[in-house]
Amino acid sequence: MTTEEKIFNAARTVFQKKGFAGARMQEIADEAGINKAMLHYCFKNKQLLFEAVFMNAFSQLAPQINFIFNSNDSVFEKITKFTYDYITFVIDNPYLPPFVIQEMNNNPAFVMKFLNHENRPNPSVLLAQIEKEIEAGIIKPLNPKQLLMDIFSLTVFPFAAHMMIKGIVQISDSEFNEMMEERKTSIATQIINSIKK
Amino acid sequence: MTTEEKIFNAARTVFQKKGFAGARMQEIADEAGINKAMLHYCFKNKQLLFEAVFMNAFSQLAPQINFIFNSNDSVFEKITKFTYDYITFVIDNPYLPPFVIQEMNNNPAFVMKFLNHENRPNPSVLLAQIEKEIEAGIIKPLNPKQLLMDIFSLTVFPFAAHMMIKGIVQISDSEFNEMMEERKTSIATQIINSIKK
DNA sequence: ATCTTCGTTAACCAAATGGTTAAACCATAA
DNA sequence: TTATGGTTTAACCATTTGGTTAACGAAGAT
Repeated sequence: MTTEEKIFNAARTVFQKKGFAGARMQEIADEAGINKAMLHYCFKNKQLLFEAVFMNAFSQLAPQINFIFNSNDSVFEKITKFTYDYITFVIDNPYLPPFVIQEMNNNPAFVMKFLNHENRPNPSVLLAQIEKEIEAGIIKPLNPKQLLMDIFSLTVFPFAAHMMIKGIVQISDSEFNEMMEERKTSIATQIINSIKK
Repeated sequence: MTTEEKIFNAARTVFQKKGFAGARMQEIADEAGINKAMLHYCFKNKQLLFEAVFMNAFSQLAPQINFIFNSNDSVFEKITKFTYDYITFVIDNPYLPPFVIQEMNNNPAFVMKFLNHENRPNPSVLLAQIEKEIEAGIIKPLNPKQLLMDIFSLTVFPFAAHMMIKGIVQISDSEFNEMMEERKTSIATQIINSIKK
């Protein structure tokens, strides 16, 4: 593993645990097991190091989002595959959703920066497809964007608000993981059931 | 408005915009229009000032959560009232969900602190009620905690991930608000539809 | 062999930041 | 009038923090 990779991994760990403002360059250096000056040698400054980590995190999430948007499946199939694949992925990377959501909320200027990014998810194809299937009588009349919001909400929220849910609903880590396993399939069933004509 | 109130309001504004780590005592003082020393005179230190703000924020959210948990309504009525009341409240306080979720994720030790708090939401009543209505054949067999998660997800997530959704789904503030207005009633209909026998 | 470049470090620096202090201010009661 | 108590401020302080500098060493290049 190159030094740059060591730094990047350490930065990812620290940023995802503490956020941009809470992260300390020294802590990242310690985590990477190198001198603090190396951070600046490799990544110039805190902002650029953070952007590298954030963009990478978002780039990991984006493909799964774009998959649902742009394949040739039916809407029902897309929902089924997306929820399954997304939850599977996020179980292995549970820190990603809170991190991305937090920093996007805290850094509105930052949001703009990657709306032009190549990996930017673009839902227009799926939204049009939903409207078509509504007209075809496959799906009940509804606002396609609301459906999109429902899919994201049911899929991502438990991970985004992990600590809050653990605190309120009082579930252990193992029970949480069991529930997420169940949601891999149950969410799609539930959504499709409620929108099919 | 007393000085303490001025400080508290300013602290709420700054903490909710920047989070604990990103907030600066000087910025809070400026926002309150008073000298920085007053912060420490009134609230001792940053941590205590933050805890005051956080507890207040959570105390505002908790009653609505507890309402659904402990009233005498049927599960369907509870869901209907909760989603409507909660979204209504959060439209007027859209900064609360991201703030609470973010700080609970960042401060796991802090979570413990108010799990003993009097205002702590306790879902045991509702969870038992859901099980009873399942046995009574009113609700399809399901894991009550999953249902709770669905309700929270569909209600809170759009606010928690406001910026992310705005960026991905590409909606304006006014369209977002219109959609939230619609969700006040549509979420309950949808959930009830998918769980009623 | 020596020069150059890249990776790496210890030591250092200026600015920012949370927090303190001592004095001034001001209402009110003796 | 003046003593008294809480309130408020300007100035200050210690530490932390992001960032810089100069030197060092290894590996190729000349």
